[in-house]
Parts: sequence; C-alpha cells; structure tokens
Amino acid sequence: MLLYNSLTKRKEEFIPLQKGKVTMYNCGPTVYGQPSIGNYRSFLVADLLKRYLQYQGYQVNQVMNITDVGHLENDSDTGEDKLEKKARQEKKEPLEIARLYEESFHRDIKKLNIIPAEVYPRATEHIQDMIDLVQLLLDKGIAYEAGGSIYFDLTRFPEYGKLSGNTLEDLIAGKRVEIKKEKRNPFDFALWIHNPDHLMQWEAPWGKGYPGWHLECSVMSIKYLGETIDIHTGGEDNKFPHHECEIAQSEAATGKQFVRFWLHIKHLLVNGGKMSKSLGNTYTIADIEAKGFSLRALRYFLISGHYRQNLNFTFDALEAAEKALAKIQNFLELIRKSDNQHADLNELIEQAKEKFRDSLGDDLNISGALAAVFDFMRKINTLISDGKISRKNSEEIITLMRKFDSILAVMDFTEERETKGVETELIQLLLSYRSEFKASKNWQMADRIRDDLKKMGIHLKDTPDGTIWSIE
RNA sequence: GGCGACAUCGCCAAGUGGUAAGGCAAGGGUCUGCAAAAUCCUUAUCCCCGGUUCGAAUCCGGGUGUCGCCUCCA
Repeated sequence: MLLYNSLTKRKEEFIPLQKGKVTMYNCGPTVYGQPSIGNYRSFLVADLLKRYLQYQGYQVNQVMNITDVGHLENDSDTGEDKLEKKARQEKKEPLEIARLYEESFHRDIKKLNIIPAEVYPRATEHIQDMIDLVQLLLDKGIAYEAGGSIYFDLTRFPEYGKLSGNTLEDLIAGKRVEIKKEKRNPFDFALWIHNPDHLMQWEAPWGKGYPGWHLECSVMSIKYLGETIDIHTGGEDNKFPHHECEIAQSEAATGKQFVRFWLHIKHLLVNGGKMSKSLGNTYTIADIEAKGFSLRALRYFLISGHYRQNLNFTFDALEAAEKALAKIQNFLELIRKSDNQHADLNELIEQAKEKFRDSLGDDLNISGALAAVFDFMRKINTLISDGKISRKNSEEIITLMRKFDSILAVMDFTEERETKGVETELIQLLLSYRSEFKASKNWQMADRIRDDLKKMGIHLKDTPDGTIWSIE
C-alpha cells in the first residue's frame, strides 16, 4: 500500500521491515481528563490503518502509550490543573485519578469499535527504562547535566529537524526561543527535569526529578517493538517538538533509524475553527452520547474524512452520518429478505471489492472506499427492485458487506428477527393479522397496527417480498 | 518573525495534466392502497491574480484566508 510519510513528505510504497508483520506505535492519551473527539479521530485513524493492514493479511503489533506522568503541573489553557484539582477535591492520589481516566478511555475505545492495541504501556511503569536511556545518552556524551536536570545536546545530533523542517538555525532565528541559562544552547531539550514543585518525583542516579515528556515514547517503542519500527502515528501537533525529539533521543542512543513511516493526523475542527477548551467547543464521547447521537455515527463521521485533511465537526455533519448509516442498515434489511431470481453478481462484487481495497491502499483514501460501498448498494438495490436477487445472492452480498465492515466497523448485522423471547412471535402474529387486513383492503386496521407498533419503536416496511420490521 | 499543511456544489468530501466520484440536503418523476424504503433526473469549472502547456482543479509565481507547531507546555 501507499502511505504518505511525513519524514520524506511524499507517498511511498509501504513494505514492512519483517515480511508479513507490521510494528506500529501510536501516541496515546494523557489520562488526566476525558479525551476529546479530536483525540479519538487520531486513534480511529490508527484503527483504520490497523484494520486495513490486517485485511491485507499482515499481522500487526500495535503499542499505544498511556501518559500518566508529567504535564500535570498546570494547564496553561485554562489556568487550572484538572488532575491536581481533582486529586485535592476527591482526596485521591494523582495516580488514582489517572487510573480512572484510563479506564474510561478503554471504555470509549470499546464503544467506538476500536480494536485494542496489543500493549498499552504506562509511562509511570517505565521510569527505570527511561533512566537507562538517559544514562546511555550521558555515557555517550550526548546529554549533559545542568542544575540537576539532564539535557540533550542538540549540537551532537546534526540531523535534528529532518521531520519538521525546523533546523537549529531556524530555531535561533525564530523569535520565541526562550533562553534558559543552565542550558548550553537554548534549543536543547530536557531528558530529565529537576523541579521540587512537581507532583511526581522519582529517584535517579543524578538526583530526584521526573522524565522529560518525549522520553516515554522512545523508550516504550523500543522496548515493545524494537529499535526500528515500521509506523508511528500521532496528531499533527506532535510533529514538533515531540516527534523530532523522539527521533533525536532514539537514534542517538541506538545508532539506528527509529521510525520508517511517520503519519501525522490533521486536527478536527469545530464549526470551521479550532477546537479549544477556552472556546468551550470541545466535545467528549459522553457529550455526543448525551446529545442522543449514536457512537456508530460518530465513528462513521470521524473516519469519513481523509486523515491528512482537517475534518470539520458540526452536528449537521453528525446528523448526515446517522442518515448515511441508516441507508446502509435499510439496505442490509432489504437484502436479508430478498428471495427472487438468481443473478450473477461476481463481476459487480469483484469490482466493488477492488475499488474498496485499492482506495484504502492509496494512503487510506476512505472517501473512495465509501464511494465503492455506496455504488455497490445502489446497483444491488436496482436489481432488488427488478426482482433479481436470490437467497443465495443475498448471502454473497452480506459476505461482501461484512468484509467492508471488517474495516469500517459501523454496520449492524444483528438480525432483528433474533429478538429473544415471545416478542418476536407477538410481532409476527400482528403482522399476520395485518396482512389479512391488507388482503381484505381494510387499510384502517392495517395502518393502525403499523402506527401503534411505530409508537413502540417498531418500524414496518412493506416490500414486494412481504413486510419487514426493525426495532429502533 | 520562523517551520509545515490546506482552500473543490448549501453542508461533508474524492479527484495531482485531458474537459469534476460518493454521502447529506433541495427540486421534479417512478414504484407503493397509504407510509417507509428504493430508484431515475436536475444542481459546481474547482479562493483571487498572473504564468507554463495544444490542454490545469491538478504544474510554477504572487496574493488572500484557514489550520498545526516554534521546547518542557498540554
């Protein structure tokens, strides 16, 4: 498949290092609060990629970090530190709060039909590994100690800037480089931070402190996936300095290429502008649920835009997603009921499958893939109207739709008829009465049954092949 | 001030040199006892200005606008 590599700034043929196996690392959540739906967009892109790679027969080993250390001191966006505040209010340890949010993160992942990563390592459980990496860099003379903190000496890593384009000269030229006197150079970044005011502290050979933000990803990526991995994904905001620094630390330590393909996911916008806490327009999974939207629709919406393009979130767009999904569900219902002439669908199915696969294979072109699905449905619908879809055809079609959904994961294949208990039989009974009324043209009674059932959330649709029903 | 990306129908969104996919919405038909669903038809010359080319949404230059980042900070 082709993937756009941020490192080379062009699409490249993706061939994993090891035949048939892919190693992928995703920048995960900071568990001091509810992730926004914007965060979930980036997790969903990782999921889409993983599902596609699996679809193509690859075995994917995926690691997503849980950031439960650092960045907890204050929240410059709003001037309040949620973790600290919550910890104080609820009289809990910061780690307890982190665990609570971590759990809710896992619940949300499940609700969004995201396939869990193989490993979700926590930063706080890899402090020793981080210390080891810092020590290695100190031993190599690439890092230095100053004022109890350890900094990375960027003059020792000339390749710095190869990902973001920010060269050291540019950084110096840029206005906003802060001078922190203990650093040898203003652009050197911290590997280990000495700060007595920080909530979390660990003992290290060079004194108490806490790890620099970039360290955990380097360490956990190398530990679980190896010194060189195939794919690393993250939001566009992480490109610089986070990922740039990861490259510096990792490659300086191992002497090997850290990541072969960097994928950066564009941000989700809200009403055309940025999503930010100060504007009060960030939404969480819980917010979407509270507004009565299905998370299936949220998933559909969030994956429906290409990952290298800003996606604009509006409730109208979410509404449209619900409707597009309803269209798919109607189709599935109709298919299940079809029992007419047999048609040869081989060509149609092959075409759809090919367009779907090829689109996604081109840097995850989801729009093309969705077009393939909708085109296919329209063609089949026409055949259904012409009475040309048999029982056997419908099985072929469902099989294909399931294949599509193994990547999209937005369809519902449960058969309404499988409603357990006597309800199904009761509904069937009413339907049989209704068809008798219809046969004797007693439209009043027939409509009354339909209307009454509708009030209970049971929708009837009369088709040439009989009446089908679904529960809201 | 620096680095990077984007700008296509009312909305969402494909398309990187040959005359604009798909979804939602809208209008008009068909089917149906009526609904619902489905289906058909209609709706764009691609932010602006120059240039390259037989030919550009697609390449180049200049504007304008939007988004991300610029170091410890989420």
